[in-house]
Amino acid sequence: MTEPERLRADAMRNRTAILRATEELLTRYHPQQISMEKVAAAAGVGKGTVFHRFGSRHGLMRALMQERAQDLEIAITTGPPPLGQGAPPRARLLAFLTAVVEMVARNKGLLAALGPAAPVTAVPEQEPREAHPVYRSWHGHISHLIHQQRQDLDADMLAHVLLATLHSEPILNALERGDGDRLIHTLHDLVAGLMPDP
Amino acid sequence: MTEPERLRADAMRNRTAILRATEELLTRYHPQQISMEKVAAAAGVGKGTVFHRFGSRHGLMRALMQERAQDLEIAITTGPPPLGQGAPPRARLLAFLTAVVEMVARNKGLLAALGPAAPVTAVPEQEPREAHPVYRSWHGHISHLIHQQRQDLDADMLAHVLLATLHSEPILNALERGDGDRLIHTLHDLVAGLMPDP
DNA sequence: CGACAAATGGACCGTCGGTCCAGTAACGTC
DNA sequence: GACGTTACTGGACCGACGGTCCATTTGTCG
Repeated sequence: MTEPERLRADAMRNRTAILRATEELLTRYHPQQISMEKVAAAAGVGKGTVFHRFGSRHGLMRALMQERAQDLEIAITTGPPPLGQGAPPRARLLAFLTAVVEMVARNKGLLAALGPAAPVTAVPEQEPREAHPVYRSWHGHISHLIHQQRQDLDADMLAHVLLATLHSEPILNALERGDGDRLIHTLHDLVAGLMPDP
Repeated sequence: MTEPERLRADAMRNRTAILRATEELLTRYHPQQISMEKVAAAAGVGKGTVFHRFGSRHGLMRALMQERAQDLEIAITTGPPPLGQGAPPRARLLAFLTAVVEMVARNKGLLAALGPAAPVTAVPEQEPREAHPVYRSWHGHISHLIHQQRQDLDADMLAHVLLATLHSEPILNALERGDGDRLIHTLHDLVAGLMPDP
């Protein structure tokens, strides 16, 4: 979807091997303990291959993230309600938040592995710092839904606040402990307070 | 307050020199570009001194954080309403959130510098991972205030969600751009939806 | 099959967090 | 004020890591 460009057979094989090895390591260790050398070793390739394919540690994590987010992306754009089009904004928002939390809970360390939204360059300025595509997509979706029902709110900021949940260590720990439904319930309470049931 | 134990004169002098140098660097560069060697050089001491005093990079950041949080801590425990005791929970919560956001906005990179709540140890297990004292204090305060007015809500999780705001890169960027009042306004809207004005 | 581009892998580099320890300087005691 | 104890100091040093380089191999296509 983002880079399935024609790849040589061996390159394609190694690409998926690296991706699989990475997610396997991610389920076992904390992201910071996973070095690129370990990834390469686990995938049975050389370190140079990993960097040749993904450019950097951040690039690898981003690729993995995009792969995971693809299903959800499809569900909200072309799938059935309430995730897809057709349901009222409030229901779509609740369904989306639920889906995102479940997705993150299944892929515990991944968000943490992305860490700072963008790699820190050597250039001291560089203020903008674009977030990665998945974040942009999620943020756009949420703020759009909020805006549909409540034009008087700061939908943009509100969407950031709701997504911030997923960058918080204590909350990720809670998810790891299986408290996903508590989080979902809490998010529902928040949304209910803002978007009254029509 | 946490470790002003009797320190030798030179040790005390160097301690504050390191702290000041760190905050000065923090205003200039992104946290990840600030190495411990740079901190030591900027403070005019050797690297060993920094580690002898603070133990690790994380310890240094935590000490700085605690120093910054001290005033706020005093204000909520012994200061006048609405931050201190005396005002209704809703007003205290709004005042507290406003104060925290302003504090974080003033100390842009500090929260980011703390990064993961706890240093990642070599031990693969080690699930709990205690958050640092400042986070615990803030979380306790917020969840207490929520619980006072709404026993039916999951105050614990809700407090985590509200605080998660401050760990989000996009939101920290917004703060850096001076959008602090937008964030405060949004948080107020959220709280207003949950804790109706009596 | 032959040639060309693409992929490969591991040696190599610079940097960083953290450790170590020999030298040094502050403090309590007399 | 001299002295011994103790804590502080600082820079050499270490292991690990992200990332680069490039000589070699391997798939692809006419």
